[in-house]
Amino acid sequence: MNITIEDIRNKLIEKGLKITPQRISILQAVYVLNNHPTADNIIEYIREAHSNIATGTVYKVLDTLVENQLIRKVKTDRDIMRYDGIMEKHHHLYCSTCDLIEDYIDEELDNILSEYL
Amino acid sequence: MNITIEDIRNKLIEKGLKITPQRISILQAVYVLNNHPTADNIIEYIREAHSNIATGTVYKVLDTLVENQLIRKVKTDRDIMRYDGIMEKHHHLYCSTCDLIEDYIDEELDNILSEYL
DNA sequence: TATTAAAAAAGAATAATTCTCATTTAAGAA
DNA sequence: TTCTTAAATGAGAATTATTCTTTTTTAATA
Ligand SMILES: [Mn+2]
Ligand SMILES: [Mn+2]
Ligand SMILES: [Zn+2]
Ligand SMILES: [Zn+2]
Repeated sequence: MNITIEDIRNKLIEKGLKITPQRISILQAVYVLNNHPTADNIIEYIREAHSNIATGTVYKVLDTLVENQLIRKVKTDRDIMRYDGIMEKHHHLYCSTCDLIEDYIDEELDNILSEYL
Repeated sequence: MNITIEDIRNKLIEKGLKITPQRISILQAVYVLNNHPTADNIIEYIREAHSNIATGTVYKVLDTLVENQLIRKVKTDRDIMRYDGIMEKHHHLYCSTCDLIEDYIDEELDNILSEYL
C-alpha cells in the first residue's frame, strides 16, 4: 500500500490545490518519514533528495495541507510542531523523554469518551 | 481566604527556599492574577506595583516554584506558558479562540478515567 | 558583623516560526 | 502553443518567548 506520486497529485487536485513540486515533495515526505516528522525533518529529507527548498515554503505548504485536511498538526511537550499524515481517527502514546509519538487505536476508549456526555 | 505575605513566606520556608522579595512577589502575583497568568502577565503586574524585576529572574523563579511544587505549568495551544497556583487536582476547560482557561472539577470524569486501566 | 553560596540583574543569545517582498511558475485562456 | 496572471516560492530578515552568560547583590548563617 505504497502511496505513489500520482496518488499525491490526486489528493492535491481533489482539494483544488495547485500542483507544485514543493507540495508533492512535502506531502510525500510526511508519508515516508511517517513517524510524526518535524518541519526540519521534512526539510532535511527533501534536501537530501537533491532538491533545494526554502524553509518558509515548507511551513507555508504544511499549513496549507493542514487547512485542506491532508495532514494534521500534532503538539507535544516541546516547542516543535509535529505533522501526521494519517487522517484516520487515532490517539497518540507520547514519551516526553525521547519525544516519540506512537499511534494508538482503542475503540473501548473511544466509546468511553463518547458515552461521557 | 486571602493568602497573606506570611503564608507565602511559610510556603517558601517549607520547601527550604531562600526568601527573596522576587520570589514573594512572583508567587503572590500567581495567586492574585489567578487565571493562569503568563510570565509576561506576572512581570507587568509586579512592575506596576513599583518594583522592577528582570525578565530572566521571573522565568527562573517560576521554574523553581514549579520544581518545588508550589505552582504548576499549564500548556495551551499557543506558544506561551501559563502558570497555575491551584495545586488541587483539577481539569481545565480551554477556549482556543480567546485562550481562556477555566478550572473544572468533575469527580465522575476522574472515576471514569481511573477505572480505565 | 563577616562570610559565602545562592539569587538576581542586565542584556545577549537562541531557535522555531512568521513575514516581506522580489521572482518564478502552474494553470487556464486565447 | 503561447500568453496572462494570480498564486506559489525563494531568500533572508524579523519576531518573540525563553534561556544563557556574566557580573553584582543579597539572604542566611556563623
Ligand atoms: Mn499519528
Ligand atoms: Mn487551573
Ligand atoms: Zn521514550
Ligand atoms: Zn473563548
